Amino acid sequence: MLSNTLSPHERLILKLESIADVTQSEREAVARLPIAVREVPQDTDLVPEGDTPSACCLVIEGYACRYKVLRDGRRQIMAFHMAGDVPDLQSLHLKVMDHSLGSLTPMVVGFIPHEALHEVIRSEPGLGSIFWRDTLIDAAIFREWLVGLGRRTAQQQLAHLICELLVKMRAVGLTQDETLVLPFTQQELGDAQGLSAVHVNRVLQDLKNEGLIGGARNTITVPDWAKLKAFSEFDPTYLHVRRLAA
Amino acid sequence: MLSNTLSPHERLILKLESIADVTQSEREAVARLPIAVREVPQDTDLVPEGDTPSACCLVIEGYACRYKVLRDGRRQIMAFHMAGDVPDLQSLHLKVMDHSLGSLTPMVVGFIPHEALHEVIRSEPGLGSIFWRDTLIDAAIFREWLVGLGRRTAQQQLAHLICELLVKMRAVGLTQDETLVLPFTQQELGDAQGLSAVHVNRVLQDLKNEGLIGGARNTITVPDWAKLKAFSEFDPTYLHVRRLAA
DNA sequence: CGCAGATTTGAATGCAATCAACACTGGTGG
DNA sequence: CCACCAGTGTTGATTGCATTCAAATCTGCG
Repeated sequence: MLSNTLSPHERLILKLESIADVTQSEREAVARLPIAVREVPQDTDLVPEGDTPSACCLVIEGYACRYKVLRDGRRQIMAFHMAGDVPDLQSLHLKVMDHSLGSLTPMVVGFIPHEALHEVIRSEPGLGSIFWRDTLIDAAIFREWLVGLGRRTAQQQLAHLICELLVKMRAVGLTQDETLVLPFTQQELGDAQGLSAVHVNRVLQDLKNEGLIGGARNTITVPDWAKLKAFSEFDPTYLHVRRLAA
Repeated sequence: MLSNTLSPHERLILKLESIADVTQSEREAVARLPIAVREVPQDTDLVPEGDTPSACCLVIEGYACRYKVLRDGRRQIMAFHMAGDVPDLQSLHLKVMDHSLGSLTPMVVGFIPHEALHEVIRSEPGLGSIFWRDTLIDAAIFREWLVGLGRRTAQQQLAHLICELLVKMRAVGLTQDETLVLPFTQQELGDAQGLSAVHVNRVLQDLKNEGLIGGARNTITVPDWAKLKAFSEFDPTYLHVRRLAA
């Protein structure tokens, strides 16, 4: 599988290139970043709420999410993260974590000390802009999720999420065709969309019955991209990816 | 009224000081920023979705919101902004607006050219970090709203928003006591919380009956801050303000 | 095989939307 | 000055989407 052939640094560079132009010297500076690679089992916190981390966490393999739990135990997932993402980049300038970062699957992650990031940004200010841009895109995705949670039907919302994940995965080469492997349980999808697992299940069936999606198990296929896009009112502008496929 | 005695630059500096330490030379650099002041009537777009602005917009007086409208006309408000905020700071690094910025009240705003901002950040990198931090706090607020929309009851959600607004207003001196003037209609509150205006009305009455809030007209008072905080599970950490009152 | 976690299905409940009036408010023009 | 009017707020009745509870499959794995 192609994804495994990339080094941590290559993964990060590929991600950055998916959202911005990266100069040769910036690429080299990133390649020199110290990255401490670690394996992490499924369903464990990479960075818990309340923590004051001194390093940022690069996703190398597997999937992570950012979430909060309420007092009654209910959970809200605020973001999914895939290879190349640095989910807690915000900790560079927000000392204390106001949410948790956890693994959804077994993962390989790399920790990059804040110090090293500050330094590379000082020497390559353009990289600072790119990292800043990355956090701004995260924020844009939060906004889009707000629209979904607030105003879209569960069907549209779920379809919209599938569109988003597909575009993001394609942007960093995690999938080539119209197939995406959903590494999340229906419970996790529900926690992200403010729905119960039961309802997620029914909604997925609706979408399949409408021919909007196909696939079985944790694989989803998109037989008609234009149709799914139209149904969910998906407009990829908010992802601000550099080159959009289709 | 105290709020009117501050110049645009003073407003901006006050805001930045509410979220970070600002050095003397940074303060002076901000004070030299060119700001083109303009009055804007109620309910008009400051920056429409799809635009590619070349300046950022500083709120000097009045209230603004960021929003998207769906095809069927329903609207989702994603953020409220008050004096001192720069709601479209993200346009520094995201060329195209993926949402609209509009006035909720008559406003006085100031436009600061991107060029000038880039320049001041180049000469005072610490300011770059503060502006970056500001956008990160915006993102943290989006995340908190996601929790509200996804997992909180309408009552908790509305109470939580009141807590948030109160803390933000106090941080920049827009209110001293436990009273806040809500410059929004119930329809607008609903658009922010994913609720219908009718339901917002009933929920507000619930909160009043429970003694969680008081006030009439568009004024809301908080008779018992601790009680409201507990009810809405409000934890101000996510606002990352420098010094919290109470 | 047996088990735990995940998915699926059904039935009942409940929260919030919608629809429809009506009351209140502030501003405008006759 | 007052009547009118549009926008906002309030109330009631009905509908519907999604939750909850419960139980029955299905799946992968030790």
